Amino acid sequence: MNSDTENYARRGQLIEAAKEEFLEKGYNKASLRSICAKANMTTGALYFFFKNKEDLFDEIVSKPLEELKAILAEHFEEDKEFMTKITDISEGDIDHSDISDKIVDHIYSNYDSFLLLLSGSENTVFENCVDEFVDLTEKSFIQMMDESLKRMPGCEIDRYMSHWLAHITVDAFIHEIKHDKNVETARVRLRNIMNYLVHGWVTLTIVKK
Amino acid sequence: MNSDTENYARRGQLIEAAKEEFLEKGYNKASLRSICAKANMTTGALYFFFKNKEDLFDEIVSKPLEELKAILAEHFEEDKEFMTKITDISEGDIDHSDISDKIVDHIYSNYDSFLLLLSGSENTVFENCVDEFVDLTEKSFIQMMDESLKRMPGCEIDRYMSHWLAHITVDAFIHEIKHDKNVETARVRLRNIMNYLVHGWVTLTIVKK
Amino acid sequence: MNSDTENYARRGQLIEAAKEEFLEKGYNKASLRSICAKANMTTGALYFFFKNKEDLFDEIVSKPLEELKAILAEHFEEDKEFMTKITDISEGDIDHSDISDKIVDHIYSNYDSFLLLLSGSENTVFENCVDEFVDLTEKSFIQMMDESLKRMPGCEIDRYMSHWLAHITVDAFIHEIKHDKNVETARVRLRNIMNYLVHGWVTLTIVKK
Amino acid sequence: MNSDTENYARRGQLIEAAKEEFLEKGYNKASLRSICAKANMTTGALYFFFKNKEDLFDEIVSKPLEELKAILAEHFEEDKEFMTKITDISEGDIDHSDISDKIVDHIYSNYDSFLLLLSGSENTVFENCVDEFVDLTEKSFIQMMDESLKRMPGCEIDRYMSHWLAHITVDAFIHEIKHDKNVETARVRLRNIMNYLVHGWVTLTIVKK
DNA sequence: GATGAATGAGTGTTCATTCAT
DNA sequence: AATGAATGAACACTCATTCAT
Repeated sequence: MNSDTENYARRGQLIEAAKEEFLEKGYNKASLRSICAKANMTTGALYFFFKNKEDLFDEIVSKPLEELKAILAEHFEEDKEFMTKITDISEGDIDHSDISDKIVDHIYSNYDSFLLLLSGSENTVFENCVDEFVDLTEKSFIQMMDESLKRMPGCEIDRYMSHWLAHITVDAFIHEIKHDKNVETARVRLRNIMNYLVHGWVTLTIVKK
Repeated sequence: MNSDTENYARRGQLIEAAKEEFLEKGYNKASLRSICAKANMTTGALYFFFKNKEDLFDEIVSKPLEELKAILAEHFEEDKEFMTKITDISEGDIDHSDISDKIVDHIYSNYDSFLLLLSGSENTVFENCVDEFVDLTEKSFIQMMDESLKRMPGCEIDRYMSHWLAHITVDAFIHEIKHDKNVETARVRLRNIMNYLVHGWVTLTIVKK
Repeated sequence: MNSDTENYARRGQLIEAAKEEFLEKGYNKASLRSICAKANMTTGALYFFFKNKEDLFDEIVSKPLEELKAILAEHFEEDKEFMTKITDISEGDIDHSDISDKIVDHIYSNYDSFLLLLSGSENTVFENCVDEFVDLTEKSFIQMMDESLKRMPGCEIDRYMSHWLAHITVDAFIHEIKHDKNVETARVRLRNIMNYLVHGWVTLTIVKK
Repeated sequence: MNSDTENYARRGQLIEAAKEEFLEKGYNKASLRSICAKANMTTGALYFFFKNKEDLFDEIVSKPLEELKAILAEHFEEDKEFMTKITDISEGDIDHSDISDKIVDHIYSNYDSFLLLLSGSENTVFENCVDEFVDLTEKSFIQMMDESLKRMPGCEIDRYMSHWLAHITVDAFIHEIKHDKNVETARVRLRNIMNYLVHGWVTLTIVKK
């Protein structure tokens, strides 16, 4: 028990040191030597706790990332169900405040991890994680529109625009996290931005065939 | 003449090889040895043509970048003059098609250079070049609004939103270049997007004090 | 214990190899590759024990040098106190045998280090260490003469000559170390030389204004 | 004729540029590229005028050095003849002013060359040229004393001391050239120093068997 | 569990020299 | 007589990773 606790503590030191180093230098330029030194550990010790450099990075960013994915998946599922119940998209304007707040809260609860993911994950399996969110967002949108499009003959979705708007949507969160550390401010701003983007979804993505 | 052509060719080979390597791996991870090998040259030869790694990168991206800056500077100057002549912003809606096309054309004429600048310039003097364009764009916008704001007492500009919109504006071009190699398509799309963004400038950035 | 001894031994091998290489080629031309090869080590291993090339050099010469400085500082302090007690410089001729012996003993106890310092420290922080000793020596002399000069109106010190004599004094030790490995012989010779130099201090450095 | 003159001029430019570079960086660290650039020449051109790096260095220092050797050789020859004519060394005190002045004048007429020889000739065939002068000086002294020693039974020369004094003698010139650019001052100082050194020759080098 | 020593391939850069033209 | 392009080995230094202890 005692040694378990100790190990846990040492592992934690390593993770904290790694966060610091990765945030400062990015994945590529971060030095394991330097991380171990910061954590008052030898280089060899690191390899007891983690498989390699990427595994250490993974440890920091993986869980918060998966959780965010789960939050989104759940939301998209709800949206899907919602869409089957309504008959017209303009009828009940979708309120994004709820999901927007949830995302903001989660990101800001794992501030360092997401900053790392967004700015320092080059040469990592996570380097394209933003793209994944963009894809998820776009798919969700398209799925939501499909029902409505049935009632709009002669119209289709411009995939470039839907992709760009998904990109902008995700990017708004990234921009926020990079420019403001205060979660309250972030919430308000992102609600406004999400509302503005709704216009985009309607005016830019739905085009005549 | 013959040897001039040859020299020019070898230098060109080097630049082409460098483009390839830099695009593939980014500035940091690109290896001069690898570049020289691709260009069928020894490492020493590179240093006859270029001062160092950064100079080689510079050779690829610097000129197109400076030209783009010049195009923007000229445009912003025209905008400034234009604003002094009109009395109301809504009166003559600004047409962005012209500048948008110019930018697109220039970027697509130097496709690789801009791709490099945007994706692989970390640890280079160019690593913040996007920020520079965002700043330029925002300044230009604020300058354009200043006159109108005088006739809108009780209103001011939300600097976060103006910054974000400038960011989105610049990002739209970046997104385009990364997703589509066809200049014609790019022109059309960006005109549409620019028009959509005008709404943003008005609805998001002008707020009550 | 065993591994401690081994580690110590490997570090020692490196230092010995470095001494050899530095003595043979000087700091600049010495090759770390060559040093590591001599010590049956890879180049990377060196960087476990030492920060860089200069740190390795430092390890060899720094301690003996600092110790010599301390010996001199102590001696000069004693001289200073001594001078305040006597009334005439010719009255009690200063005996340099003691300090001369101390210096010789210290240098010969760290023979290689001083040889290195004197002949192979170009491009090192130590490259001007001889000048430092010359300055120290000259300052000490001038300080010693100041009291006597008060009783010799119309006289002053010729700074060029005092500097040259300080230079010769220091140089005598250097010359000795470079030409004779036997400490006993060195002691006797340097006593004689120091005595001869005393004449110089009196006849060359004190001049009429 | 014309092209000969041109070549001569280009060669001269190269030598001047080389002097500058060698003086600044020493032989080892001097870069032929840099020298050629200073002389507005291509690297290849240098190899038309000079065999290699050392040959270029040679060109700068060799002639003045040989001339100095000739001056000394002549002087030592005169001394030798002089010694055979006198019966006692104390009888006619040797006046060193003449030779000292000659040496000083020659050195100061080729200031840069000698500075180079003394400070920047490491890794050159000239790196030990000082030793040669010391040897010459010592030999000359011993030769001068031999006659006198015949009349001083039981006495011999202490070779260490004679060597050291020769070293000091030569070093006095070196010290002077490094510390003073004015030839007049140099002349006066070196006469004084030479006189002081005569004492050394007598008191330190002649010892009882 | 953890150490610390060691690896070995890798980095950008410099250099005197060569040689076809 | 001179160019300028090219060589290729050398340099100090860094790194993630390994492994006997």
